[in-house]
Amino acid sequence: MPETRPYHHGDLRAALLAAAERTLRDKGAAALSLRELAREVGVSHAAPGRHFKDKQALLNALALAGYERLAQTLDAAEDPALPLEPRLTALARAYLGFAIDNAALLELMYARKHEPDASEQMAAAVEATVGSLVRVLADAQRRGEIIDGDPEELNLVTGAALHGVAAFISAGWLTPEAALAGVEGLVHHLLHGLKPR
Amino acid sequence: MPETRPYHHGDLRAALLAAAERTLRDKGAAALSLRELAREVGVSHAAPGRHFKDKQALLNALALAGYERLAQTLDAAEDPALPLEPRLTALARAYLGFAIDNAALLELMYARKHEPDASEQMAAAVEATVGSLVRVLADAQRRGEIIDGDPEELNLVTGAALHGVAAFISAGWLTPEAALAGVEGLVHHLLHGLKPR
DNA sequence: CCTCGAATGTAGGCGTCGCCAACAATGCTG
DNA sequence: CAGCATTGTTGGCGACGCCTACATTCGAGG
Repeated sequence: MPETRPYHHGDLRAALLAAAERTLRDKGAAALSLRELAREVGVSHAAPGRHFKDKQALLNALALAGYERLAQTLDAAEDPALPLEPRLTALARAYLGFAIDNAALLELMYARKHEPDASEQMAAAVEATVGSLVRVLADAQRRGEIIDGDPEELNLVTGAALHGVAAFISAGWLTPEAALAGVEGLVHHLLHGLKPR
Repeated sequence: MPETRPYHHGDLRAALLAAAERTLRDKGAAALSLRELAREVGVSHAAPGRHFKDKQALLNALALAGYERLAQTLDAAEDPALPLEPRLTALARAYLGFAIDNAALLELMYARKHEPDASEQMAAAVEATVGSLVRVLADAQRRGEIIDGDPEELNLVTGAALHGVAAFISAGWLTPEAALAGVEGLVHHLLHGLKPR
């Protein structure tokens, strides 16, 4: 059987996104081509244009999906019942895990190509992603487990340290194993500081 | 006068790198094209191939130059006479300044495309760049100004936090002004931790 | 149920890109 | 100054993103 497909694919948009995410994982962002995706899915080279106005639009959709998945992952990893340090450690471990398993995707999510419109959806997704960390720190602050400073500043230090490690992994300066092994130390140093006490 | 150039350019390699860095700053990495660079410099579209085996080779050279410039910048900003906190703050400010002024270049430097050969020169350049931070922390440790932990771990926390902030700027989540204004707080929190003391 | 516009997919073409091979001009070294 | 290696030119190949014109299918209003 010639495996003929009906003239209309059915859900080309989703199929393209799925194929794109697979390619992204297997061969990196540079290997992403609309024409190649179309071939993989079995449609003509111009078909993707019906669902994504241009390549950047597809990348944006990919990034958006990434944020949503990351937000879910982080949310699931965060247990409000835990004391601050293990709670934060779990969150950190989840973020680094995502960064390891989705290096190219994460890089794409951080590529500031979509500032012009800000796209709203994207902003909301980012917000939701950051939410887990914000919640953990806000709770801790409310409970007096951490100092009483500008929450923005605390979020920044913590988030920056986390993402910095993720970037180092992605850059190849740090093996995934080393990063995961160092999570506890990382969180500990963040909470207790580098100065002797 | 037709401004004729001798058949041989003289220093095409350097001219290409300079043009590339300009384009990188003005229009971003995506706008980098060997043919366009050749046009800007006034040579034929295949001439760059004599100096860079392929596009990636040019990007590598660009990244290498970036590391060297960054290392110099950091080294100049680091004054061993200062006490730890201001010394680290100055270093952080210098790094963020570089990240702000060379966002696209920094992104390129962190793109792990050149792992295969590791290129040696590149590794050395990275080493030199990280050197400033390592030195500051090692000195502080020797003087008893910070705790006595695995230096690698301390370098990681500090470097990650720094680079994380740089990434946030690059992603547009943080304005350069806000980042620079927050440097002191950042370093303070790193040194003193988030827990009350 | 039929019709007709909207949505979706196809075919082909344009300009650009990276890379390659063949050739020309130049510089350098013996 | 002869001959070879270096550097630049020309032209071409295949792939890409994007565009336009056209074909097929779907679905809503008569």
